[in-house]
Amino acid sequence: MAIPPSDLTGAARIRDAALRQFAARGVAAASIRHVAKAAGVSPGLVQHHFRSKAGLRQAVDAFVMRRAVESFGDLIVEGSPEENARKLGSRIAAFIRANPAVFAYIGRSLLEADAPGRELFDRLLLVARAQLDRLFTKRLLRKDLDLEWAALHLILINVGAFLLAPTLERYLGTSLLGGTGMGRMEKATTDLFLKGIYRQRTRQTPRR
Amino acid sequence: MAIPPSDLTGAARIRDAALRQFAARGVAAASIRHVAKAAGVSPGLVQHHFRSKAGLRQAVDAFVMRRAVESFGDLIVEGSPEENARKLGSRIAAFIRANPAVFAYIGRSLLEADAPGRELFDRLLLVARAQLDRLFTKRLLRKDLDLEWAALHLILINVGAFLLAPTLERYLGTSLLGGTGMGRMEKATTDLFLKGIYRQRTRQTPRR
DNA sequence: CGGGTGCCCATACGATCGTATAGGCTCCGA
DNA sequence: TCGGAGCCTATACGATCGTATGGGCACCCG
Repeated sequence: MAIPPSDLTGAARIRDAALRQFAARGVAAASIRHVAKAAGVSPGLVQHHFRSKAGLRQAVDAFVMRRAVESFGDLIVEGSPEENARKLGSRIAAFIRANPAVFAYIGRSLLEADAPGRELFDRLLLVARAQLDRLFTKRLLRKDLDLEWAALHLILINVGAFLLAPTLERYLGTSLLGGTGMGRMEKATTDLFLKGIYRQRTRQTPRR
Repeated sequence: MAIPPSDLTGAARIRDAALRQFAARGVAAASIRHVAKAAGVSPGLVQHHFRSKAGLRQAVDAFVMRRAVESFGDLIVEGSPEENARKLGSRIAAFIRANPAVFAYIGRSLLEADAPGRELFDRLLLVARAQLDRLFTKRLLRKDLDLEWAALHLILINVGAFLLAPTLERYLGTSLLGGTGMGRMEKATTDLFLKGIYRQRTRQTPRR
């Protein structure tokens, strides 16, 4: 019912509203009527521009993927592990801050293990794997690291946090996106990938 | 349509079927009719035993919570960080192996940020936090560790993996529950919490 | 032997979903 | 000027949802 900003075309307003509704409720639970009301248009217009709900989702997926690749396509792989960890962490944090709805939608989309969700996951994972592979060839990562699972861990922690955002925020007492909340998550996650959670071992690495 | 094992009461069969359906499709998407068909009974019987869908979910939640507390209530906090990490990892892995549907349902329930989901999350987090607090007072964890986020990381990685299980399995090429798949996840996750993903620092940070 | 108490099923009702279809308004080029 | 194209709305249809209701069958206690 809110009067939408009119500097966007109807199709764009619908697409943005759909992104937010899909992210908040899940694709299945967000009806075309919900999206239309959020966009301030009639349900029929959604069909007119996107033919069907599947078509609407395709448009949202394309928009999301565009945002993702332009944000993570050019990561740097120089410097120490610490530098890289913090750069990667801050890049992710910046992306989330700039596109919270996009990020939340990615999580939702991964949940629905249908064809569009799988494709989005594949392309995201490709980005993560490429970055890890570059770091590995530069010998910045643990020699015994399971690269495939490391990529999954990266996605799980970051995406998972925003999948469970409403629940986490109630627990943490602050918004995940708020100034302190985001910085705290960024630091905790970076430290996890950098140092684990246990006390640093003192001298040599004990082979188990 | 599958003939159900008749050594369980109708109510128990319905409860088990609901657990699996909720975990697989999400609570909202799993209809009473789906549950009834999976349990091999009529939709009316679901109402008879549980009054409403909310009542059915309450029964499932109670069952899940019972399983969770009896599996994680008595964790040990002695020995080295390595020992503790491996014990915690193997305990989680064993639980997942024994109750995959229960674990998957936990993830789904956390997604729906309604009252039942929040309560389940609260009680799970309490278990994780208590364990981490005990480890911390024993000085087994990093002094600068963010305990609240560490608990979240534990839940995010393990629960997240099974939320995205269908997607991950397609990527990994093996079942998450299969012998090799589960062991590999267990090792990768334990190592992450123990060592992070980057190369161990030697005496100085290697330049480039 | 008779009546009640669980367990179970079948049917119906209103709401909401995705989708199809038809019509109205504005604006621009021949 | 006038007709078609693009944007938008309104209405209708079938499917499926959660839920309410009533009836049938087995078993048990008096």
